[in-house]
Amino acid sequence: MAGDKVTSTLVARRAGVSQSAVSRVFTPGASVSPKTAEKVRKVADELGYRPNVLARSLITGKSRIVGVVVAYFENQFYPDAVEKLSNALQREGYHVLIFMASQTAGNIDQVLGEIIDYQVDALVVASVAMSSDLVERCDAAGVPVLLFNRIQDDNRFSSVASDNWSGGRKLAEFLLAGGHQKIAHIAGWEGASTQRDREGGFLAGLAAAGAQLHRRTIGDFHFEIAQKAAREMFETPDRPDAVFVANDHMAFAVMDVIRSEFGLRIPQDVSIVGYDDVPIAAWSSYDLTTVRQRSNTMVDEVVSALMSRIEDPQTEPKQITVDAPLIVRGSARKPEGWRE
Amino acid sequence: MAGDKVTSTLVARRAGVSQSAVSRVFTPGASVSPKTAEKVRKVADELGYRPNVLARSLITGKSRIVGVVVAYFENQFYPDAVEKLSNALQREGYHVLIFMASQTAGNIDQVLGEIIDYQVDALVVASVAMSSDLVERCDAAGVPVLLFNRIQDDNRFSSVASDNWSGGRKLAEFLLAGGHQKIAHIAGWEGASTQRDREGGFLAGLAAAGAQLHRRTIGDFHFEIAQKAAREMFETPDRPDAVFVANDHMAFAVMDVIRSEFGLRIPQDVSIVGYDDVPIAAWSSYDLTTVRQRSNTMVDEVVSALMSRIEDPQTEPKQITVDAPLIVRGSARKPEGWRE
DNA sequence: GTGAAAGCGCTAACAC
DNA sequence: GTGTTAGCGCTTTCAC
Repeated sequence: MAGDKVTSTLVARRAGVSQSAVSRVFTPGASVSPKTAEKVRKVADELGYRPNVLARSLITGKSRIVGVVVAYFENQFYPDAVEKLSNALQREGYHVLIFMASQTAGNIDQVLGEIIDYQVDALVVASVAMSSDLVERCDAAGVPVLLFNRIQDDNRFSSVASDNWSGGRKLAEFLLAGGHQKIAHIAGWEGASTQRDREGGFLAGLAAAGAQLHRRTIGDFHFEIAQKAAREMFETPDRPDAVFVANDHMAFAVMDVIRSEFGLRIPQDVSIVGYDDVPIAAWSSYDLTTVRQRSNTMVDEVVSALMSRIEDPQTEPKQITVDAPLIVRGSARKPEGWRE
Repeated sequence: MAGDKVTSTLVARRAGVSQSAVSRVFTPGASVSPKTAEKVRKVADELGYRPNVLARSLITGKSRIVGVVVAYFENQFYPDAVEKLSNALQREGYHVLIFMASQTAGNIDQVLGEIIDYQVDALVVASVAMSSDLVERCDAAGVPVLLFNRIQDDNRFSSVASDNWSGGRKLAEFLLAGGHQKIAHIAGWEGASTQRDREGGFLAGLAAAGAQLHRRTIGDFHFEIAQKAAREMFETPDRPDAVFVANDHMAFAVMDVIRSEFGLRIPQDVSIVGYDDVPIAAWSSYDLTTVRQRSNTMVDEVVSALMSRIEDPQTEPKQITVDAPLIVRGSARKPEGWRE
């Protein structure tokens, strides 16, 4: 429409200055005289010129793109976190190149490779395991990797997670204080560090009071599998009086099954507690007692860790743990004398 | 670690071939002898060479990046759609650069500009209005724009939306057939074409039966505002016996308020219908009768429209409407003799 | 089929 | 403060 590609060369010619002058006008810290700047700006506006970020990146070696790998959006915790992360990064002048790892279970490495090919300045990996092969590639490419909501025994990457162990323990203590006798657990995917830690803390909490797990089934962090796990658990006569479900998303599935298929009341007949404190947990249909993953704080930590590693690649990766408070609502019987 | 940047030049030198040869090996349709290819591949693997996508884009003019603008992820419809879109695009060798438009209400244009600067091959705009200024910029830059779940009276962009008008009408007919007398509506954001069309169809459906709206409040598509809208609607003595809430997300808020704050039963005391059929609508706590936006189909349409416009920029933008079936569940009283 | 050369749009030294 | 020059890593004619 308005002719062909508008490049800095064209703007320079039209404004009667050099290409570098144009470049400097569009480079934050550069020194240009107000006069030149004005001339250039005028022509640029007329022509609708905007610097080509890709060309710039080729030189500077910085793309201002952060790659984000996330398994799925089914569990509200993730879209929520991604939204916050994206917003925070935008504020810093970065953008998010997203990669959904759900479908491509097998060849995560391949497509993760693709994302690195975009010369991303950093990679945030949420709840997905990275092969050590890939870690090496990132390392070689100088791309800092940050694990979000996961911990991996490899200090080559930073990580931000909540204190899952303590969270689990708080839940056990709360349930015990509430006088529950038959405490069960519906686990998530057992390969996840979050699962391991939450359950570890929970069991430690039980053990400290001389209690132990009544039953245990596996929900794999998925809604439908959690439904099955709940059915399996409640079909037997000796049903639990409290269940710690490894995340809120599964807890909703479990609550629905317990109420609609088994006709039990929550918390009168069974107490349910979850983990994450996603927005839905506060909805009155669930009113779920849970442990909060403070996603705002976690995202802030991610951004600051990212920024410092991008600015100074020498920065050592660090493992950050955010505290996880117990959020008491109505889905679990409260200890006697409990007050808000 | 493994020395410095691994470029095609380096690989070429090590393999004893020209840079062009290396390039050809990594270009799908190019002609290279198996011998050369093998030599190059070997060296490339050793060195961990991968073509720099940015440099390639600079030449080809194609970044294989699709920009996606989305207002917020609070309403599950969006993360769900983005996940599907991202997956579909990945399959086509594209990646998604995401931009959350929630926080930056005012300066959407500015940041949308930023996203264009990345030389995206196309732009998918979900539920966000575009200024005509921006449209022009995209047009000039040759970036095809596709509106997702919105319609705008400007045939310069393609759009994919569901048949909101018919969907609204179906809901009215269903409620009427169910014998409801006082039918109310809780609207979403009035600037949205989806709101306009859904309500338009709904009112037309009522009118066709000689009925009219009992009451109307506004929820703006947000959970909390919808709660207020519900309170406002049910505080008065003359409460409705059925409510069409403009989307599922708000419907959940409304149902919760009606049940927990007003002690009413659904559907015995009040029928509720929504719109979208997000996954949560099927959860037994809500079991919501709604109209399905067939997100899989919508995403397929988006991808095919995008691909054809990217491949041939001459392709005329087209407006696609996907049919929207009524999904009958338990949140609204059914017509007599109704069978699944 | 292959290499040499040109150049995508831009930034970064370097002189002036 | 500004222009000149070189070159980021790659693809693409164009001869051979």
